[in-house]
Amino acid sequence: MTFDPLPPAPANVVGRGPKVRAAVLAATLAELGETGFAALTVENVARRAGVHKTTVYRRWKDRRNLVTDALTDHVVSNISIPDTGCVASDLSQLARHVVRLQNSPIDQAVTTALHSDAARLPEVAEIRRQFFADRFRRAEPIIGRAVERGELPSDTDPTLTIKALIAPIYLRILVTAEPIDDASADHAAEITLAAARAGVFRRPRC
Amino acid sequence: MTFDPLPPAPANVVGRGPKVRAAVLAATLAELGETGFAALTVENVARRAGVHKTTVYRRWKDRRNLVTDALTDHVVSNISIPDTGCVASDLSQLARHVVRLQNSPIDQAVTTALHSDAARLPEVAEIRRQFFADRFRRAEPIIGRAVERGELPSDTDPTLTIKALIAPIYLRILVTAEPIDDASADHAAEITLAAARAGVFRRPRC
Amino acid sequence: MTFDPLPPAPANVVGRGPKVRAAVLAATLAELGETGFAALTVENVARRAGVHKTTVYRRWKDRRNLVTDALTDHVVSNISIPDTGCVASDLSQLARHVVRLQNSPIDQAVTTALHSDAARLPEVAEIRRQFFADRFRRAEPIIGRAVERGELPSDTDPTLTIKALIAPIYLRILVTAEPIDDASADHAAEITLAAARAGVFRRPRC
Amino acid sequence: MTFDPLPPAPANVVGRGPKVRAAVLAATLAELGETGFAALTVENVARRAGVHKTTVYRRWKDRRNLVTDALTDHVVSNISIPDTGCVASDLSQLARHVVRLQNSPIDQAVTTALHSDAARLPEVAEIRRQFFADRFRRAEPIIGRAVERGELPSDTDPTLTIKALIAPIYLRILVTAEPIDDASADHAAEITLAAARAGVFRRPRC
DNA sequence: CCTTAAACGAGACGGTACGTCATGTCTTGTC
DNA sequence: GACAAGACATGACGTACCGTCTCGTTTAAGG
Repeated sequence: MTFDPLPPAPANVVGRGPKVRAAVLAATLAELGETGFAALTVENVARRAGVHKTTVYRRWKDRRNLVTDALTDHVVSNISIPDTGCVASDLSQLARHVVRLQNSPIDQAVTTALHSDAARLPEVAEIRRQFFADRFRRAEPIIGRAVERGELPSDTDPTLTIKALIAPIYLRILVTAEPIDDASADHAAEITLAAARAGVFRRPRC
Repeated sequence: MTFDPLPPAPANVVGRGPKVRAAVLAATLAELGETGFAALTVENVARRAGVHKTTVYRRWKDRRNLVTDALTDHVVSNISIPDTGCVASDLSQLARHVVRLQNSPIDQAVTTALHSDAARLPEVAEIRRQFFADRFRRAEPIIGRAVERGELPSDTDPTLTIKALIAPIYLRILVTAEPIDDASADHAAEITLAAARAGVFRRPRC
Repeated sequence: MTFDPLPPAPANVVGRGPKVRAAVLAATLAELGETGFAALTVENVARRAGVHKTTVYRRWKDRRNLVTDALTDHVVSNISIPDTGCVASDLSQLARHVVRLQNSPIDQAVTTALHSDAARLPEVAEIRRQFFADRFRRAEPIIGRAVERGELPSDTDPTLTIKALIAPIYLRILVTAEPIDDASADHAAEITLAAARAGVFRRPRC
Repeated sequence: MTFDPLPPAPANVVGRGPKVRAAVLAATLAELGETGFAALTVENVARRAGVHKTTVYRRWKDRRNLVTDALTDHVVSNISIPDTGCVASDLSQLARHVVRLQNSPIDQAVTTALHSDAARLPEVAEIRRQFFADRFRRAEPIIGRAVERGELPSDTDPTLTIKALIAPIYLRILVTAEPIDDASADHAAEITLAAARAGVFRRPRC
């Protein structure tokens, strides 16, 4: 969920191209954060990017494509998966990592946008889906190793477990609007660990 | 979070007043569900309610007030608190009740709206806050009775516990967009119960 | 080619309607006169009329309709046909009348517009056609009476004669851009009279 | 008012210069004829000339200069002055020549443009003025010879006479939009001759 | 024949105006 | 007196064209 340093180059590279593209996408995310998707205006984005309205429309068909592109660009599930040799630490570390990814204003804006009216756009919904699918998939080894080490019951479902881990965090972000910190992360890890040890996430469940 | 049949009548009662009011608010919720807050249009609401645009503006200052009022009217925390004599059943029942409250299209629309761009309106944020605060407060006795019965550790924090209970449900609603049913509810209850028994929700924590 | 005092009311009569309509049409003609059809801008017309752009578009589909309507409204062939008992005076009077109709800035603007790029619009071309057809038809009696009085050869074609009468005037207006006055009118009348007496306009000709 | 085969070369002669210049000016006149000055776009001209927009702007400062240059290039008063020894024939021949100059689409386009919104450009107005001034000047000998031969009154003003000659033709072109042919030309000549013989064009008049 | 400078193709850009749509205010007539 | 109807100012939408400005790439001399 941070800048992708690799050259994705979905647009042309001539002239001021790349600079304009970056400026407009950054402005879009900033506006998304400040005013939200519903109130986001192409003209404000353009002004903020120091660019003319028609320049935005030259590269993006409409407001929706602009937002979609801005989110796509910044939603990169580069989450790092801990491997401490102890499932309790692993879950805690993972949860803390998720929490930290919400600390920059830009990533807050992205998360908020992904769960706002923008999510009615099929492309945005798909971005969100892939983001979480990727996150669940990458976190699987944590549970796999824990099972191998005998820390968790065999048949413990990795995805169910990770969902349980992030659920309290997203409840605070999206529902109760409480701040999140390492303590919140550890709390979520404890809940998950207790449930996992009790066999709540064993496969037959869905 | 269901239709309130009682006459709240915060507006005038003369003429076609109440009928118009109800029709417009119902139309507002329907539009909220279909198009979302960002794309909600006073003209569409008016058309749907079989009423003229100016009639809407006569009663509500603007689009924001209309939405706020529609949500206020329908967000009524009339959740029923189970008392089965067993905390496992109580949590399961409560979770199932929460799930069922999402079954009507209108309540889905309300929940979606409460967590969409509309939540940037202070009034809507306040509605959401009060709704959940009320829900947590009313559910406290479940935990209290469980502690008294010795089913859960003393010092188990009711609010923390209930938050843990609803977290997986709201993750499915808001994040993963998965359908929710009684199984989801029971799963959430199991997680919570395991964690609670393990003492994860004891007071010192926050 | 002057204001039509009769209530044409092609638009609704509610609200500021008629006032706005008149203001916009007047502004349109003024802009036509100052900048011409090619450079006429709806936004400038609106500003000049003290009205918002969308108000113009509410009543007229586009720039073309606006211009067409403005011209229609003001092109009223209310030319008065002299009857002095002498064809020489009649032609002179008629020519002078035509010249005088070009004296107001507004009528100059209309004439210019009718012979500018605006005439590529089929509606404007039709307005012009009808205007001149009507003028030729109304002037017929002058020639008819002259023939009856024996002042002109029988079989003198009225339309041919009137065309010859106005040709030098319109040459000055449209081609040589010379000012026109009563002397120009009398000159045109003399040419026409000499030719008519010589039998140049007798029917067999076309 | 036809293609000038001489190398005017107001631009450089190196490279593809002359070919491009000719193609663009031809395309400009074609567009002038089809869409008129008001709707003429540089991009359409460029496309039609098989050239890129920037190539047009490299040679002409703007749309106005392009049109001006295209008209200048093609408005060449190469009218041939008849000398048949008889003023009646001379006038008829001259009129027929004027008519024939309107037969090519390109010359029609030029004439239309000269009397359209383009004429608001001072340069275009000047082109028109010079074109007609030149035509009147070159036609003078016709009248001079007629006077010498005693066919017309002494003091017959050549310019007035020629204006009278072309007036009916331009009325058909610009006002009544009727087709013109040799008959129209002869008719104009007859009118003019009758008036001239009657002394209508004697000098004191203006 | 081969280089070399101009002219050209391509297209992004800031800008003006277009014509559309929704907001929220207002007035007029009608039930 | 509340409502329907709808005009209005405002402001954003998304489009087309203007005229300017790089960049590479021909291409037609001139060495």
